[in-house]
Amino acid sequence: MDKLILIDGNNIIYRAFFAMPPLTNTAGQQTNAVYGFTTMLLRLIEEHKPSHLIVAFDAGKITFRHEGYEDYKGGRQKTPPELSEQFPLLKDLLRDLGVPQFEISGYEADDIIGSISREADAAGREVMIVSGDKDMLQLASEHTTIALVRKGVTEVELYGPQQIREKYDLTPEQIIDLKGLMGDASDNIPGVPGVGEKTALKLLHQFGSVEGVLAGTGELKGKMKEKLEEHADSAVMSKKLATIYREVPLEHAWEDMSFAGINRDTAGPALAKLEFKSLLERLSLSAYSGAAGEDTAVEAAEAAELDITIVGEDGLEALIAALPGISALHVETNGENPHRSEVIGIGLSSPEQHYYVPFALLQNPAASPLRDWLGDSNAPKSGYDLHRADLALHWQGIAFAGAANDVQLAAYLLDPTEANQNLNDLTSKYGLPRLSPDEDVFGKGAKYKIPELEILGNHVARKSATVLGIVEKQQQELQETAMTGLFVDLEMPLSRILADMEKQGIAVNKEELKELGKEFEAQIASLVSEIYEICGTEFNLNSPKQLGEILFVKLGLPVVKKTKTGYSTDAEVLEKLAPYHDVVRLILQYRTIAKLRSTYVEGLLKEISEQTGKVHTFYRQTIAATGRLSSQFPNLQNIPIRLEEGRKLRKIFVPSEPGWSILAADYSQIELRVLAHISGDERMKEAFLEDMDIHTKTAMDVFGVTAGQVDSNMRRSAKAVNFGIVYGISDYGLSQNLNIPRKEAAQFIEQYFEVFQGVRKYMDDIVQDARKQGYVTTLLERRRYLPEINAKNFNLRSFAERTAMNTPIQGTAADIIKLAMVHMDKALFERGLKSRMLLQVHDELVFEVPEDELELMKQLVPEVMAGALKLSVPLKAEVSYGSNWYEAK
DNA sequence: TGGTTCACG
DNA sequence: ACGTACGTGAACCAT
Repeated sequence: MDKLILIDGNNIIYRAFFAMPPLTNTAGQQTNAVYGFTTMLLRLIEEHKPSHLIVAFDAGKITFRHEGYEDYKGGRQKTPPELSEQFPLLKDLLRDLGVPQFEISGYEADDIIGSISREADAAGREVMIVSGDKDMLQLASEHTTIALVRKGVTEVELYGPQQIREKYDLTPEQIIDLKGLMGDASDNIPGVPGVGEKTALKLLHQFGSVEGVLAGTGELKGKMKEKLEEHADSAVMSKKLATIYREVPLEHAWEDMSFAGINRDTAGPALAKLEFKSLLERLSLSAYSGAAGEDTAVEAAEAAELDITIVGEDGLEALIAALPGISALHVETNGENPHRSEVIGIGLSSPEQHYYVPFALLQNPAASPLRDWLGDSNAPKSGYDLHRADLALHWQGIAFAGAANDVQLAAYLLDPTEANQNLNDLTSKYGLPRLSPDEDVFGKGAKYKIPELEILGNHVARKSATVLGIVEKQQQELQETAMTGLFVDLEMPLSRILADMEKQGIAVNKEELKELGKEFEAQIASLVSEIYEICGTEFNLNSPKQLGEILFVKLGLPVVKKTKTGYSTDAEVLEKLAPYHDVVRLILQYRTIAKLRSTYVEGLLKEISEQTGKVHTFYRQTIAATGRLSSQFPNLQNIPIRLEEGRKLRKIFVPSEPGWSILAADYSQIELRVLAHISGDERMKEAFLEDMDIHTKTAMDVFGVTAGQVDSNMRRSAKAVNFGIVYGISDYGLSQNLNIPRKEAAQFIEQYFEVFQGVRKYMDDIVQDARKQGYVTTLLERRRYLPEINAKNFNLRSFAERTAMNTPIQGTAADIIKLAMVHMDKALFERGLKSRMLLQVHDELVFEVPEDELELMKQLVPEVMAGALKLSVPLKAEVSYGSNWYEAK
């Protein structure tokens, strides 16, 4: 079956430009629009496998349309040079991909598309038109679907005549009338002033067309009638402007559009030249990535010259002699969870020589000097993800110490939002020889296989060599961005502390956990049978799709919210439905208990170590864009606390030695204290200086009442506003949270800012700063770039603005607790205490403490936490303890 | 693999 | 008019 895809080139590259962060290749050429365009194009090709395909571009500045109306598109801003530079890149790339492109002098892309689609319609061919321009909807027909691009270029909505009818109750032809009445600011089509989409639709439903409306003004009255009569000419002309011209002369178009798939011979080098690695991988053309331009070819040659020794028993002595010169290593492990992975081997690098030591050899008695070196804190080492290496070695009985420079950690500080800063990504960033991707060397998923020694050894030794190459450049960059202190004094020491906490783990009462599991099981069984009974049918309660079918079709409950794929059935929706039907409460209860069982009971049981009987989480130090930690395998940062049913789970976390206690200390209102400090708002500072309840104080000031007059509702609202402030407030968000009209929320916010003017100034200033500098920082100079702060797209820009407000707050709070952890570790060591730090939960630290240290620790922990960083308001930490984590509340 | 839901700060 | 609160990870379903 023939299938034709027509792409509105100008429109899509425009959208891609504003939607994508400003990527540049190593030559400094911005390539983001080309990249966005290409990802979308490849997706379309993969999904739809078109037999014919073109990208249409506007040609020439003056189109025939100007003859009628010289202001046509006059309102449009000039194309930024960063975008116009990318047109030739895109056109070259399309040529090399083998994608036909049309450009006809005097016509715009939509005219070309309209004309081709007219012919295709006549021939009954399947057509899909891809554009972000709603005007295109006028081309929809039985065989022609419009794919309207949304959300930058990541999503499309498909429109045929049917969907247009559902959405607007109009025919495709009437889309032109719609435009004629409402106009279009971006194309400078005037329409009728005062008529927007709502009014235009109403008129069209009544009269059918622009002409019909103008003829029927007699039936209307008031302002609307005047407006329409006054601007009748404008409406007619606007309709003409909005009409896509469908008579562009085209010859042999069908043959010219035929598309047999990507031309793999020319696509590889072209994508490599643009440095689109992920696209090369997507097309399985990775082989080209190393052979790009001349530069990388030279570097590849250099890489081949590396002096690599694969160490055998007979080579150990030479290696051991060389150890003093070795400063970089790479510990190759398998698996994601470092507590459960095996060490495969180690790469070691000095500037002159590179070694690979298979793990079996490392365990050889003769390798003991090498093991001593690995565990020697006075032998400084650089590496990638040393924290992970430390854990993997630890469980094999090999001590690791002396981590001096973790290039993954440094890369994270230099750009915490850059996902997947794997070693190979860093090679391209720093212009080093590329490594073979791990997936090529080891295979992926079920095909994972350790390759033969020669290949493995070379690969791993190249990794340590790469580390060596990266270190120096990163040190420079850290200096330039004022983050050396953060790296050397905070993040590097912390990574060792985290490893200690993770190795220690937290003890779990397995029997009690199983008991809890049984209780949940029983509750679930009874809920499930009751629910099936009421619904009169059995179905999979865990499937939102099946549940939606039951609730909204079978029981006919009102649809509150939809998701991309169907009905939404989240807790917020179910709460709203609860009054309509008794079963909804039961479903909510089922959800709660089922979550506790599967995630917390079953999930935790699976994570209990056979060796230690404890759970050993893995903190990731390079994930959260704000500087927070995250926790995995299992996640111990989201153990239930808010609802009593779930909170009980905390009883299973117990001290690992008899007679000890669990001690927990958490910061009180750390984020708002940080905000008080960085904004310098006097009123807010006063609240903390006098150690008042901040939400009550906020309510007093915002509502202008005394402490005694603040009721629970006022305090609740004030609390929500305070949260909103921390998140980068919007009236919409607050209205959702408080379940109040948006106007009221906006009023709250305005009143808040009247009172806390320092906070308002901070919010304004930080967004300005972000615009100017392109990034925001925390108190400790942790940095986050916000490339979308200047985006044209409202959503992207708003998101960046909220992030600009939130990140310095959340990030500084993260800095502070990290500092506290470093200080606490030191205090425990210096005082020779047996107490151990076990967990961090963003604003809380959890310890296990022997009886005879309890009194001391109750003093010491909050003192150290409060003293971690001196702010203009006091920091406060509250401590509690008990025989398990539940009791420590 | 992506979407939905829900646990935490 | 636009359509969201900030930051995470895990389980489960559907494809």
